[in-house]
Amino acid sequence: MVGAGGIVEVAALAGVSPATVSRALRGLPGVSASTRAAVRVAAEQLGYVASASASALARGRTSAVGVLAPWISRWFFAAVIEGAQELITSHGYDMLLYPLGANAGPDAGPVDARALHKRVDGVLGLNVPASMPTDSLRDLRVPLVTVGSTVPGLSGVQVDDVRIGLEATRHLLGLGHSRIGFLGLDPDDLYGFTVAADRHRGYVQALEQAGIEPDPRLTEVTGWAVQGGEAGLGHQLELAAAAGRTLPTAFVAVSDEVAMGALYAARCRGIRVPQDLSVIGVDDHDLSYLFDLTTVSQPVRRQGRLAAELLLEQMEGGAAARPRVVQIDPGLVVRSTTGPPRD
Amino acid sequence: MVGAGGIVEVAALAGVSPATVSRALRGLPGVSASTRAAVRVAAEQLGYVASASASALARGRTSAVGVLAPWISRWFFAAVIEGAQELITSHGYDMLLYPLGANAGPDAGPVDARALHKRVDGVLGLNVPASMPTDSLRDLRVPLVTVGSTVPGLSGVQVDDVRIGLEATRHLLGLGHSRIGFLGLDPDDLYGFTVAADRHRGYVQALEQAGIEPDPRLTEVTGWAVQGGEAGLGHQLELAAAAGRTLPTAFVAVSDEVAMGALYAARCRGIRVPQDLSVIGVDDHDLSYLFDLTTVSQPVRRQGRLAAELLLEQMEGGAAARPRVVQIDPGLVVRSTTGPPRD
DNA sequence: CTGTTAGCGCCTTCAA
DNA sequence: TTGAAGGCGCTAACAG
Repeated sequence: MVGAGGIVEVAALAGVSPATVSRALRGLPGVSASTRAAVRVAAEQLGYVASASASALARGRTSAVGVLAPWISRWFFAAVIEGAQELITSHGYDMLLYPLGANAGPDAGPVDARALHKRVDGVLGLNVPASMPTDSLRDLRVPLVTVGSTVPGLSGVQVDDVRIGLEATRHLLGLGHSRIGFLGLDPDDLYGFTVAADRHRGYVQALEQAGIEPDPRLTEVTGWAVQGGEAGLGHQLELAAAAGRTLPTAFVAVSDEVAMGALYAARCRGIRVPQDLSVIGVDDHDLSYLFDLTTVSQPVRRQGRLAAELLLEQMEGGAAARPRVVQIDPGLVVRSTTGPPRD
Repeated sequence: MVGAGGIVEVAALAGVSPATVSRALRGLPGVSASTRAAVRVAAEQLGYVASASASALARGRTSAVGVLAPWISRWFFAAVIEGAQELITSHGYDMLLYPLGANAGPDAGPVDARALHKRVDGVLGLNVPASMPTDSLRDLRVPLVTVGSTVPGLSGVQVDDVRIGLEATRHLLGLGHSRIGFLGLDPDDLYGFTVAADRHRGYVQALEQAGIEPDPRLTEVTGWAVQGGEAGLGHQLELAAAAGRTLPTAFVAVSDEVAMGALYAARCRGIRVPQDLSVIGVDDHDLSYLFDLTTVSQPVRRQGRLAAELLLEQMEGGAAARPRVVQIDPGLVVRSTTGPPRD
């Protein structure tokens, strides 16, 4: 039916008061079975659904969660959101999408935490810049659960990015590589999150533990896009040529996308993988297997789901729910872009 | 500051009435410059932001738009959403994300149009099933703009999918192919949209126009995922082997993702592209160039932006805004997964 | 230009 | 188990 009517129409049709309609439809106790049934019939007949705004205003809760994400066309973020979605919606929350950083348009400032807390009951923050918390986190009066970055005292799903860098590099070391480059520093940490820097730190640690002095010239700033990986490898080739040395025998890429770009650049130049060059990525992107890409995996959709769980816990558990940080272990998916070095 | 106060606190601090605060902050005319400034100062000092729920209730508009999408981790949808996002948010609308179909969870029914119209001022429908309009579109009392499918009488951004299939097939015909397969029928049109069927129709038309009898055995049901393309090509190989004939010399894939899967399957079996097999996709996916994939492009982000424009037009133009359908022309991006047939 | 007066539609006491 | 009354925070119409 039309669905324009309000609670009073339903009440009239069912022959009860609006208060009873409200109780009946929300499944609150203290309504006789027969009354409840009558109300349901009336509501159904009128196509009645409570107005979210009115309900939110009266209850002081919005039944919505906000998702802060820097991009959504980057697979990682889309997959996390998708992972969170089912749980969020099945608990009756709507999902509001807020762009952050790059994707937010030219002059969009940092997210207005004050506006957010009146709009949503909780926030899922994907790679929220490390700088944001200090600025405006205290203004955010609703639970915030982070993914991909951590804020002390808050719930979050975390992978140890240092360890990711470590594992990736160790895999290459284990194959016998010793000249290993890193593709993926974030351009002046543009969005203020430290994922790239942490993975790089793991890379450095692994080398040092193996008694290898990290060579800063082998690290490229690429950002997160495919093109960055492509350009990064290109630049390394130029550097090597100019210095009269050879390319490193292996690269750790900060993400699968960057790795894909590097593989492309290598292929264009006739560099064989893994004979001449090994490349390992991070994420286990849906498309990575197409490249036979070896990668450090993180269960991305599960991170989204877990984050949703933590958020629901905070929103519904109230103060009783202590903040929890869930650590997710990275895995290693060995395919065939990595192998022993030729020399 | 804290940001918990309401409009009355601001009014008190500024020494005016709540109504004036409302007018001043929203930039309505009829407020003296000095008053407006004073109100702004007070609001800033208190960290005041109007409650969206209260405002929505009072005005009868929610300042939100809903986005209906079957997946978001499929690049096409994420890119459309991203394309729409900036315009939507810069006009002061929040974006609500509603999963549809596959992604909505096991038992999620069709979107409840009645619930939607009280929650949002407009809806962006990405590939809304052809069946949905009939069912519940009349209950949706707010403007709906479609992308990827059209509903008579509504605004929408459209690419001619028949033409896409036609162009893709013609490209292959032009190269001299005559045995051309199609990878990409939707499993029993699972989500009820006709994109795949339309592209297939274009494929059939192109063949017929070239005087070639389409062979139904060369069409595979793959769905939209990479894996579908991979399996589809595999199945074609089996069929060919069983029938003692050779594989078609070329395939049209319904999407770049499906094409990627097919390329992978070919590579695994040592089938050379494009010498032994040509493959053309659709979309011009961000990653397609990595595969040197020839594809029929559609400007995806621009479709999102256009859809946002149409929607804003409908929402803000009111009845004055006639529904418009914007046709987007597909392009052809020739890379190197297509070439002349060997025989 | 500004204040006062009523709601917007629902939910939540409190009383019956 | 149900109804009546009031208020959530803001905005719109009408006065002044």
